[in-house]
Amino acid sequence: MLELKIQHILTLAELFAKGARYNFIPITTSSLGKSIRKSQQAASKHLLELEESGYIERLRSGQKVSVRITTKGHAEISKIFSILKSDLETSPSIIEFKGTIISGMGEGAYYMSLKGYAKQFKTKLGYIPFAGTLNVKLKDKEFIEAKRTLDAYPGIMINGFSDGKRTYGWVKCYPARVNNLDTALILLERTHHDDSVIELISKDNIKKATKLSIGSQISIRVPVKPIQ
Amino acid sequence: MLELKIQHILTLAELFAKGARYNFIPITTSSLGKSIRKSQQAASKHLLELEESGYIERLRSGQKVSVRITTKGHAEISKIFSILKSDLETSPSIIEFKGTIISGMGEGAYYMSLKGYAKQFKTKLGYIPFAGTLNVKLKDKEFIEAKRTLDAYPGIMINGFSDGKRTYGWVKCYPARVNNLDTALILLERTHHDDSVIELISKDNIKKATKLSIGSQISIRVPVKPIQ
DNA sequence: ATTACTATCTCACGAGTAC
DNA sequence: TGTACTCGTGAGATAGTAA
Repeated sequence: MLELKIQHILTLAELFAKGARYNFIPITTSSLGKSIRKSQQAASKHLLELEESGYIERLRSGQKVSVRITTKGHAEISKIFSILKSDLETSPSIIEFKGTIISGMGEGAYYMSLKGYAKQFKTKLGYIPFAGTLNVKLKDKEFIEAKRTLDAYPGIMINGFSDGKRTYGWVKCYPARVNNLDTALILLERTHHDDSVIELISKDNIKKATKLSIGSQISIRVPVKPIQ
Repeated sequence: MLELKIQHILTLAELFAKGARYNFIPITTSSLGKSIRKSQQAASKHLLELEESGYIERLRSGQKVSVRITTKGHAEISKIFSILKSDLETSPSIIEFKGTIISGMGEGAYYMSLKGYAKQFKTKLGYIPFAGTLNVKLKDKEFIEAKRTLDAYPGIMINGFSDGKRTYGWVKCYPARVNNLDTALILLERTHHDDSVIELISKDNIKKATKLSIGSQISIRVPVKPIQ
């Protein structure tokens, strides 16, 4: 089958824009060349080739030439367009992390239960997290990179506070799914973990609810808003 | 400005489809090559160039390489896509005829008033046409071609009939706009006009309603349903 | 002014292959 | 298995120009 050449896409699209689908539109190769940012000669060749392939028809009345897109031409560019469309639209807006559950340091439970955090969790997340965080060692450096990417997105901000003795840093929360459980991936202003570890909180005990244990492989899916 | 090369469109779209917008996706140049129907070498070059232009990032862990689309890459393909989209969508689904009003042969009035036609006009068009058709001499052969195109579309069919003495052919009607007046372009099974003349009917006297007269330039716009 | 030919150049692609 | 180099070929672009 004679496929539409990739370099003809913009030319055919330009003809569409000029209304050439249902009417013969008068056009010169030099004006078309400008529109597609190519030379007059290139435009001329495009028209010749599109005509040869049966994607357009041309009609000349002396000097001026009119162009119309055929049904075949319409079908062909629609095909390309729908391929692009489905490629772009099926792209999930999810950042995924994969890693292994490791034992927590026990510190998570302590911090989560502090009133300065708990009150904010209740109002901003809608629940007070189970006492204890789930620590996940990321599997690969692509996920460490993904963590940086996620950090650039706005999350639910839990502000830091002071209890008079010491100060506690902020916590940024990103609603996430682990298996079918709603959780939140948290990024901490201060942490003793290295870059390759992330922490999760949830209303319930994540390990129990998901039947996962230390050493289990885990996949965490964080939905993000596509830009624009 | 570094523009996305046209031949990289499908490659970038393919990466999108694989979910490389928000995550580093492991990919081999040979599998990518197959997906875009090019060689492994071509795929490799595409990735190198896309990376060089800042449309993708790559991350290697020993053997395997992961790819992610950058914000810039996303913006660029979105731009191309929206150009195509607007080109296709702004394309009007209208067939336009331009010509000059000529004097009718007086026959139109006679035929339109025949009961065999009038009854059908009333039920199928919703009105009995003004007695008399408006004849338009098409300006250029592109419009004669457009007439053939229109003929391929289904119109409102007024069937032929016989009054015992003679038979009358069918009439195909296409709702059309002349200035701001609702009219119908009619194609006749039998006509004494040549190809370059079309006829219009309307509820009212078209010449009066549009303040046009013999010799006036006229533009007739017939909406058609886009294929699919 | 047009369109489109010929010549020329660039560069996209694939074959072969190093690593 | 991988990626990506070099190199040869030819498609696609522009310049110049004829009609």
